[in-house]
Amino acid sequence: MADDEQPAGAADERRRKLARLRERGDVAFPTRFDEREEIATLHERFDGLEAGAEAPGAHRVAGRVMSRREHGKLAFLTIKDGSGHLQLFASLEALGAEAYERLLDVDIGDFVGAEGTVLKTRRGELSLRPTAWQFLSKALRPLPEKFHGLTDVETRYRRRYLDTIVNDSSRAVFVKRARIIAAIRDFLDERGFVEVETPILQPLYGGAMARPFVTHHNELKRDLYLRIAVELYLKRCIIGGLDRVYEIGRNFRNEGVSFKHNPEFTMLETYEAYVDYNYVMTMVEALVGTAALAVGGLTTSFRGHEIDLRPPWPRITMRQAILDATGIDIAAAELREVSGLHNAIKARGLEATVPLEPTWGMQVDELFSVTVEPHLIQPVFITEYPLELSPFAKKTPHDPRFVERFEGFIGGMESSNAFSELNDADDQRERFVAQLAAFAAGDEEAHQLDEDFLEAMEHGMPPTGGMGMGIDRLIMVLTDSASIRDVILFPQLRG
RNA sequence: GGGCCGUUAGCUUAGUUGGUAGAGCAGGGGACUCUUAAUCCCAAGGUCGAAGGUUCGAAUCCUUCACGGCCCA
Repeated sequence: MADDEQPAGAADERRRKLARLRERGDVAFPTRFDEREEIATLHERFDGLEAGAEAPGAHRVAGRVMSRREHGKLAFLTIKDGSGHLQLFASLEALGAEAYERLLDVDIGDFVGAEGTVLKTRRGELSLRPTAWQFLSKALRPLPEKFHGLTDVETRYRRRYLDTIVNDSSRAVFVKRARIIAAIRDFLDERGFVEVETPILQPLYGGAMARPFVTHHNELKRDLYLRIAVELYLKRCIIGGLDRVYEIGRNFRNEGVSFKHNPEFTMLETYEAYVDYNYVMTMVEALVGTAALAVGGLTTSFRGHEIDLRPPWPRITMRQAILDATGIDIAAAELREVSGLHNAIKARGLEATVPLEPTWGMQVDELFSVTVEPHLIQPVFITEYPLELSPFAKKTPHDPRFVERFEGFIGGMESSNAFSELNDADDQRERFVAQLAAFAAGDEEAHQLDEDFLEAMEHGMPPTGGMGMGIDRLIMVLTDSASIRDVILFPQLRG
């Protein structure tokens, strides 16, 4: 939306009013408004007033004018600050002719500060009756329509400030977002975790299967990657003797956008020495519960489902989940090769919905994604993933084709991912080599070999439980937001 | 990448088998001392997403493009 689409009339009128108030000697954009009380504070103190009653004493409030109802020698203006709405009960009698006339010149969207007494109208609306008021800031453009509000999805994302001015529920999501993240930090800090900050610009990207963004350092004359995960740096911290570390930060993945994907997103990763992935499962249950309690309760509504976050969550192996959904046992001897798996998929008529993949591990992942994942509405841990998809997880003792890994699912989305971290440097090197082969075979998301990381691990790494959690998706569930774009203030859009 | 739907005034929208755009809110002028989607009267506001095409005539039909949403990949 460009300036030239603004109707000349509306903007000109507001500029004329601005010129008029400056001619009167008003300061159009003063720097401060002292001794202001938050609107929510007045509600807390005075909502108990009887209709028609007035409280003694003067109060000062400030906010943006959201609506105006003129009534001759009386006018009602609703103003709004970050904490809530309040009606100004403006009367000619209390303000005097000059101040009253000036107040009627205020446009919706302008900021004003007012001083007066608190009262409740006969109709029961808490109000401030100004005895004086002042201009705080002029709005040169009109706000969206007051009744229907702003519903156009594109405008809500592109001009989020309008969305959060007009749609209280939208602003509430971002307040909740901040509370959730604060609760997560408190939870981890109390358990002895140290929050660390690791490079966003990385010479090698790693820790996840994804394509990176590439940028260039001019002085160093080299390309750098925006991180796709913080995994390998946090493990260096574990090797370095920081026994419990976490980082909450932005990751960047060069992939498409969808209701659950944004190219930059917020990820939590935690690493704790001397624990395995079973321990991490109980921590995830507690962590999600703490986050949920910060903004509501342990049961929450998401996409029309009642989600029960109370622990313990069921633990199901990936083998069992696929067996239950399709009757295919991926651990069966005849299905150990990708060709056997293809035959089993065809035999059950699933090839229309399950694309055939070139390798056994990728095929298992695809089969799971299509037949199981969308049905995982209630929280659940899926455990024991194919080795091929998990280059940083320890093999299970009973079957080296699988690893000690779990993913937590809520609302049909992956929301956490954790392993008993691989700490055998020779095994880790073999995994990297296998990834190089996959990359050479055309898998653009396959991992790079990180020699510096291997050298660190060769110095010795304790047994470690590591975990990653998509914070945006967790916030989606906890705020009943259908799209990741509803929990990211300025989401990526085309154009 | 594919399918479907959408784009009309600042915002929310109507628009018939094709006949040259109508409303509510916001904004302007006026009335009104308990309104809260205030009410009442008056006037104004549009390159109908863009570009081509068909037609005597296109918001409407066709093509391409842009942007968005939903679903699929």
